[in-house]
Amino acid sequence: MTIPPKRAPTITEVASLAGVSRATVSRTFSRPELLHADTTERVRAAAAQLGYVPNQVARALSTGRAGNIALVVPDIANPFFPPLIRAAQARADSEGYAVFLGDSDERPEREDILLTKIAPQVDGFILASPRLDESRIRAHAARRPLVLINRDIDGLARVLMDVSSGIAQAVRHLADLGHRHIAYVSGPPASWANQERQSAAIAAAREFGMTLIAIAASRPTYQGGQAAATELAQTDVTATIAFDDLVAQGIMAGLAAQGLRVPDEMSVIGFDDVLASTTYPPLTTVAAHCAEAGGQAVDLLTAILQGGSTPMDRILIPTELVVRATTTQPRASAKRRSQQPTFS
Amino acid sequence: MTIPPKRAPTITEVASLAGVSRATVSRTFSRPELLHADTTERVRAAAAQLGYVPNQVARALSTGRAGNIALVVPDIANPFFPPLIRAAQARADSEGYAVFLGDSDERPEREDILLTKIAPQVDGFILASPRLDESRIRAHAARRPLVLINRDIDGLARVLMDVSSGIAQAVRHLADLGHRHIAYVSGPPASWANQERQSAAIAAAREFGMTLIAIAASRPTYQGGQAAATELAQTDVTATIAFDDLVAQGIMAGLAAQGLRVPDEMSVIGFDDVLASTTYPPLTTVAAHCAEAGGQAVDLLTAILQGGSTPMDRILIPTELVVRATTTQPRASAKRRSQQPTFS
DNA sequence: TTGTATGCGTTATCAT
DNA sequence: ATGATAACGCATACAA
Repeated sequence: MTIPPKRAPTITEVASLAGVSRATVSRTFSRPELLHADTTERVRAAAAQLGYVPNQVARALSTGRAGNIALVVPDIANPFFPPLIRAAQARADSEGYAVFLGDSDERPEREDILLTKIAPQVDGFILASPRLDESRIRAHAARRPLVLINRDIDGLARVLMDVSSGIAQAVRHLADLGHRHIAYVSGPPASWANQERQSAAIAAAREFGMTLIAIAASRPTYQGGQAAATELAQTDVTATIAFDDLVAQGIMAGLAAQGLRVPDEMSVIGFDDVLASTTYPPLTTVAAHCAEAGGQAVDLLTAILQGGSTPMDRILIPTELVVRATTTQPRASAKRRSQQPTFS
Repeated sequence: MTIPPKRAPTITEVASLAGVSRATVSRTFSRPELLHADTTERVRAAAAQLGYVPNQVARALSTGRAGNIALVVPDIANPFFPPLIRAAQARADSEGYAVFLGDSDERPEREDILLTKIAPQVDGFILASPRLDESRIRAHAARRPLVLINRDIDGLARVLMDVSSGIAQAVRHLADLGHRHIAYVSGPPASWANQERQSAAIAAAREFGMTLIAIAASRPTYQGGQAAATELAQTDVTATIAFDDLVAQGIMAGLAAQGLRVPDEMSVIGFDDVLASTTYPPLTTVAAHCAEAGGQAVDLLTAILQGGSTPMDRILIPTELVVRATTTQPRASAKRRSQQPTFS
């Protein structure tokens, strides 16, 4: 039952079958414009007959270009990343690159090892939300072209979510609805994304003369959101902006478990827009266009790889509010009291 | 601002620095047991000083072993796959393999192209829920060791979910609660998984003397489930088994939109257990252990790669019911009528 | 235990 | 427009 893996035909066999030199076969697949049309056709026929496909490994060794790129994410299971990966993958494919995927499991040292291990096999890296410290990232960037997603390191190519625009829209939306006291349920303190979102929320709340309290989700997960909901229920806020959609979903569940209805008794806004409308009620959220971030990162990387230099080393992707069904006017009577530290 | 990518040090430079031959350096990293301890230590020191890392590409060309495996999935964004990918990735990593990820976008021909393109760069393939036709899969299997997940092709190594056990438990659970009329909301007709689940549900329903109707979700998505819910509401079934969790979630939303409460007016059971308890109420579902499938597939593949033959070419992963909060006894009065074709 | 020499499949340089 | 040949970086028979 064991199938003997057949050896792939080589350039030499194609050459002899087509009656040409190996160089000609090589050129047929890499620079056909240098060859007579008849010749390439004959070679292609021979190749097809043998089932020949250029060996990417040998090609890589010879040219120094691997034709691969590496994409490293902290956690594939986080719904933020699959659309990003998907878009990156599709984009890379159409540019002729295959992609190595690495999951660092949120561990900086795994990230480091992964990168050094696959470095020779790829032409460049894309690091999405890297947990690695700046000096190590710079070290890797010195060896291979590298593009960051959601991490802002000066001098390195990066694709960033412009959170402030979306957060400002979200806060304005709440202000327009009549909310005066709102909460931000935060994510990982060390996360660039969280810092950006929180300070943007604080700034926007101040601008609209609202009161904003910060509540920490123990972890940026559904469970974390659930836990935060009990804390939330003891305040007098009428609306909540969550670190991301997952946390928002957890908050909604936690609120429901306490008999608080969304949006009537609490408006909830998420971030990322990765759950689409798979929540009930459909979640009002800030769309982060993570798929586009993945695509842009690949574009940027391939531009660097081909051009040799960075055409633009800081791409900002706008975010914007998507209003669905988890936000509405606050109830006339706020029946809960506040004890939390207050910003603004 | 453009950083000149530094060239990686080669085996030759390490050799001269350590005062040994290139072969000795090579052995230091591949077969150190052949060398004197002092020697390897000296070589390692030199390597560390230069920042030398064996070039995997050159190694692959020389040995024929790439140290990579390919994992191809139809859609990364489908929540069934991320845990599987994650586990496969982790397992592969600990076995010393890096992983190429391919997303076929549900298109058979993309799958085919992906496979032929990266074939020379990998030692073996894992195809998760492939959409490709059997003859093409066999063709690829003839070139490289290949492991299937959720596809049952005779003679090929495969990891399968044993759906019948889980479905039987689900149906029995419903029977125990007192349900007599249930529905199966199906997934893609061409999917092996769907066929398995549907026929298992029909068989189990017959065994317990229940009436089962089949309703087709237009697509195996949240939206598909929502649409199916309206159809569902017009029947007299008191419980539904969905093709997967996503469809179940959609059904719940669709039911809610029509004022039908889950589980009081309709029990719902999902499949896969990938949404954990991120639904509200938490979803009763059949756990498919997709992470384990990913890990087992890698184990199987590496076993084949190292042993040369297949130790076991058909691994069955049991599934089992996880009871959460979307199932309960049917309401005493069934107020809706049925018009659907009936099995059993 | 270590060194020497050759090959892996392809591309690139230099001829023709 | 095409052919001959030397790299690319490493592993491995074979020799010592």
